Amino acid sequence: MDQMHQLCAPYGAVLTPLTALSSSTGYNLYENAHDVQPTGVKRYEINDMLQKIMSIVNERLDDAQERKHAFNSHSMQPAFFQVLCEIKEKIAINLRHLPEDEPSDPQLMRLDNMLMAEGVSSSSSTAMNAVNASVNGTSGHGNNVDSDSALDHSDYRAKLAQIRQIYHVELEKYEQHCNDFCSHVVTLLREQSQARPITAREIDRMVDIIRKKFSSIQLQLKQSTCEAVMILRSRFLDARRKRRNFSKTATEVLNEYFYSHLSNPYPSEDAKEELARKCAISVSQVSNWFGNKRIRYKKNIGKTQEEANMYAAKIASQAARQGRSGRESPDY
DNA sequence: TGAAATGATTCGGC
DNA sequence: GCCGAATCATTTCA
Repeated sequence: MDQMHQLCAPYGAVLTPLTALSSSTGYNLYENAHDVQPTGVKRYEINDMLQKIMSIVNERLDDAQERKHAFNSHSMQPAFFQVLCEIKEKIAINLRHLPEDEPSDPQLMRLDNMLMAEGVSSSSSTAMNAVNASVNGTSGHGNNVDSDSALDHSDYRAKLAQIRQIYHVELEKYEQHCNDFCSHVVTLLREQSQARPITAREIDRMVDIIRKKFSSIQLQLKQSTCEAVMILRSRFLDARRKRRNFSKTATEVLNEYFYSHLSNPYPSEDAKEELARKCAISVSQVSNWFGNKRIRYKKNIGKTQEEANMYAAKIASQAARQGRSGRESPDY
C-alpha cells in the first residue's frame, strides 16, 4: 500500500481516486491485506505490478519491453488504467483552458519579411529578382558608379547566394530534427496511451508545444541570417564606400548653375531634374551637391571668389556667344 | 602619406 | 519635406 501511495503521490490527491476505484471497479483496496477481491485478485498483486512499473526505468530495453508486455497483459491493468483516468480527470491541465492558436510571433514575422525582401527565404527566381532590385535600386547613387561596380555587384550576389544556401541547409536540418523529435514523441505517447489515458488531441497538443519550443532555434537562425545580410549590405552597398567623384563636365554644369544663380542658389524641382539629366546623376545627388556647395561656399567665400569669377566670366562669354547667334541663354 | 576635396548621411529646426 | 550644419567615408592631389 505504501508503494501505491508513493507511486501516486506526484499526482496529488491519490487516496480519493483510489477509494473511488473501490466503487468504480469493484476492487476494495483498503480492506485488510488478506482480503481477496471479487475477481480473485489479491492486493499484493497490485503492489507487485506497481513495483514493476517503478523499476522499469532502470532496466535494459529488452527486459523493459518484456515487463511492459507483462504489465499490459496483467489482469489489474484495466483497473490501473481506470485509476489514472480518474486522477487525470481531477488534476490534469484542462485543454479547454489553453489557447488553441496563439498569434504569430511579431519578431519572427519581421525577420521573415526581411529575409523575403532580401531574397533569402523566397524561391530562387524571386530571390534573384530581389537581389537585383536591391543591388540596382536601393544603392540609388546615380549612374556614375555603375560602370565599375558590376564586379562588386556580382561579388555581392555570390556572397548573398552563399548566405541563402547556408540558411536553407540549416533550416532543412532544423525541420528534419524537429520532425524526427515530434514523430518520436508521437510514437512514444501512442505506446504509452495503452498504459495511461492519452487522447489524440493531447498528442497533437504536445506536438504543437514541441514545435513552438523548436521555433526558438528557427528564430535564432533567422536572426543570424539577417545580421549576415545586413553586414553584407553595409559592406557592399554603403553609398559612402562607393562614392565616386562626378565627372568634370557634370561638376562644370552644376557650378555654372550655382554661380549664375548666386543670389538664389536653390534650383527648383524642374531645374534639378534638368541638371540631373545633363549631369547623368540623380535628382537627390543634385540636391546633395547644392546643399554641400551652399555651405562650403559660405564657409570659404574668400577662397571660392576666384572660382566664382571664373564661372562668371564663362557664363558671360556663353551669353555673348548666344546673343550673337540669336539664341537665348540656357533656362533651367 | 597626409591633407584637402568631395559626395553622402544624419540630425535638428522650420 | 527642405534646408543648414556637422560628420563620415572615400577620392584626389601634392
